[in-house]
Amino acid sequence: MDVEANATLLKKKGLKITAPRLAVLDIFQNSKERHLSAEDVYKEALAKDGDLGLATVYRVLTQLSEVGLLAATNFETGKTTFELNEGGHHDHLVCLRCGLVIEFNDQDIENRQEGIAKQHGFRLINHSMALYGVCSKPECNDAT
Amino acid sequence: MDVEANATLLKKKGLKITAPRLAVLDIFQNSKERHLSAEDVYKEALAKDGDLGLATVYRVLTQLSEVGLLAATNFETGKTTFELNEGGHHDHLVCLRCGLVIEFNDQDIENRQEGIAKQHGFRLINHSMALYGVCSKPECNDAT
DNA sequence: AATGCAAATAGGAATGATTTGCATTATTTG
DNA sequence: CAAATAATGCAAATCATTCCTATTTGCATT
Repeated sequence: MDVEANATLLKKKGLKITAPRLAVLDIFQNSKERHLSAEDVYKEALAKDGDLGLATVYRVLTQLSEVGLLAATNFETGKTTFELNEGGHHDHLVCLRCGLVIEFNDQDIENRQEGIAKQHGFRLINHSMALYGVCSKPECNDAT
Repeated sequence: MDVEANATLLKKKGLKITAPRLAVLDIFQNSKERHLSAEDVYKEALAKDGDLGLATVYRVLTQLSEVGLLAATNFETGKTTFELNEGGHHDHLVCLRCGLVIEFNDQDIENRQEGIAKQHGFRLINHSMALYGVCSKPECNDAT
């Protein structure tokens, strides 16, 4: 995914093509980590894509989420993280020891959620679900 | 639930019996609202139980959550809310228009969650799930 | 290629939520 | 009831995020 493609992507979403937006997209596409906080993106940007302001990072992340290029998630850390929103919706399974994040999507649960909303007369718009536990790695299972 | 009972409760949990802790428990037990933020509790406390510091409120809320007397939840508001942890676990259905919160508990979903954790070799510790939508009240369904 | 104007940016100050340091005070245990 | 220990209050600190405003940029048009 190169600059050209990202520019096209932005245009298609009705957003102007600006350096910060291209930089942010590029960072997500080339980062080792899939889930990045605003601070993470900011640091990456300073390191490789020249400079841009933290406030701009926040604005760009919000905009890209609004048009569906990114998805925002709130884990229990008190900071919002973002990820590329390619495949489609998914939820998260998080290891409380090492921070490993596994993504999953379970249609049964999604269906039940719709059912619950309907039962209560709600029109469901979105949801957040995160499962917290301890993964199978030995070092995450030491008695400390 | 009177002061005596709350004192016993605290003792059973290994916490010292202090005025702030009793005050916080009392506020949750007698509040009209079930979900309270630290700020909410602080204001209530100033109004009825004499004075205590906001920092203390935060400390007490954290402690009471740790011992299971309260449960913490993070909705999309940027502030943590707490509620009495009596019945057992439940999840939330939230109206994005009026803020109405409905609690529910769905055993099918809980079972699927366990299954998903197992599939990935996780030992599940807890989870958070919130469904966001629009409730059935007419004023929440105006086109604005 | 130059122009205009709305939209976007930088960056610092402001905000709101939560935490921390520390001197003081209260609780518990013997 | 006094010592040891933990809890509190207050103010200052921190952290994530948003706001403000002067300046710059994207881009449709000339």
